[in-house]
Amino acid sequence: MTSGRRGYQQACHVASALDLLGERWTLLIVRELLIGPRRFRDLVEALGGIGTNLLSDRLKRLAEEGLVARRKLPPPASVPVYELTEAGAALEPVLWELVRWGVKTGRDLPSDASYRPTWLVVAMRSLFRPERAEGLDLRLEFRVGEDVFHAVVEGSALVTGLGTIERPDVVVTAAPEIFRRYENGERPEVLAKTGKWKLDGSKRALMRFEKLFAVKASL
Amino acid sequence: MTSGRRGYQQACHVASALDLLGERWTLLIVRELLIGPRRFRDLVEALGGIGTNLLSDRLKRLAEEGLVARRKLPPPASVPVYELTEAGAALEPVLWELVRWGVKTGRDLPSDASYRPTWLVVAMRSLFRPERAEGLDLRLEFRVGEDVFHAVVEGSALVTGLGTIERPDVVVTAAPEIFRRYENGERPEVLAKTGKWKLDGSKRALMRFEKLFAVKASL
DNA sequence: CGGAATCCTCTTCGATACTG
DNA sequence: CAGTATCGAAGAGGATTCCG
Repeated sequence: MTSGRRGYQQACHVASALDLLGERWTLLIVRELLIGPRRFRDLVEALGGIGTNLLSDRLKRLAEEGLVARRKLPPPASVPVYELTEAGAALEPVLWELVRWGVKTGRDLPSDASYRPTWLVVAMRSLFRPERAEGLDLRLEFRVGEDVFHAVVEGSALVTGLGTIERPDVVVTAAPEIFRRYENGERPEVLAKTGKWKLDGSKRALMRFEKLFAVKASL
Repeated sequence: MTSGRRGYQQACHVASALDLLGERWTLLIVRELLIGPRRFRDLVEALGGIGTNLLSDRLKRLAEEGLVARRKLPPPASVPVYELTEAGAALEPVLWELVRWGVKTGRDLPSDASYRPTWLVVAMRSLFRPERAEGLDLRLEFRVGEDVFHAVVEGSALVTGLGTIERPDVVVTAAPEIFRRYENGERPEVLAKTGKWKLDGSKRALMRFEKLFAVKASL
């Protein structure tokens, strides 16, 4: 079965990478794991109904290729989880560029589609501009519908996570459909008029937020 | 049949982009067109035996979505060609990151695979570091096997093309399999020992070349 | 009960033949 | 040359079964 895999057989890194990553679901599995280790069941739910056989196949392949590791959480949890290796996590820039392309070219997210807070974390990471963050510090909390996540800018690094954060400089509160419009590139001033988008923080902090996370016009 | 398309239905730019680009061959078609307009037949050959029905389907879809335009070359040529629109060309960073990921993580290109000079152009564009090119000028010619292409660095911009160039500062001459090893991240010093890799140019120009085009260690 | 293999149906792919 | 049509093969989706 070793040679039974379809491949492009081209001496090109694009084709070679796509041989591994180009199958359906694969990059979305990477997206989920970028936020942190996940259990098999969590992945099934997050991906919205991938067949368990496919997920099993994909994880096996990614593990073979060294992008994903299967690990057992230490006791007392002792449950198996999947997590990205360094090589797997190195794919993040690929996902960033997909997001940035979508925003830049104005491709609207479907309004009838499902959404997960972790995807918003990925989106914010994609839109972050480290080259503008030189020496700036900023602590952000996002409250989208029932979901809360945060981002911390330190120097030119960005750390993100689910849940609240201590002493935020900026708190973004938005309804999910409004946050989707933010991801579609609409300016905060416009969103504010809906009454379902609110930015709390000092003027200075709010300006930094706008500067550090690009939307359409500035990509 | 309008809704007969399989999609992820997720409010996430990664998933949304992949709905369009994630099918087999699609991103490789974009890769080909990044180098310039191509005829249908050229694409079939460059892609190494894609079914003409699939190529037809993909081009149709890409045209619908505004990433590709079908155009007729002005007389006397008067032949139809496909070319990227601005939105299509905006995908280039996605391909860059795929190449950089492959190099960075040391994924070797298959040695028995086909290769095309245009892929080498894409590779060099991917490895170019504009942030290190500040104010530098450099004219490069690459001779790989029978194929010749060039790159011109001006300011922090890079322009590439097939064929020779006037007054090159650096000429890289390599056998195809050695150039593949360069793409795999091997250092020029090592490649030089094979006798099938040669760099011509002033010491200053050669240093610039190494600085402006990253290989594994410095990505 | 979570994790993964199996089975069956449907869609997509790939190769070639065919038409304007 | 530029595609369209056709058809067997491979892959995807979904439900169910097996296993620890």
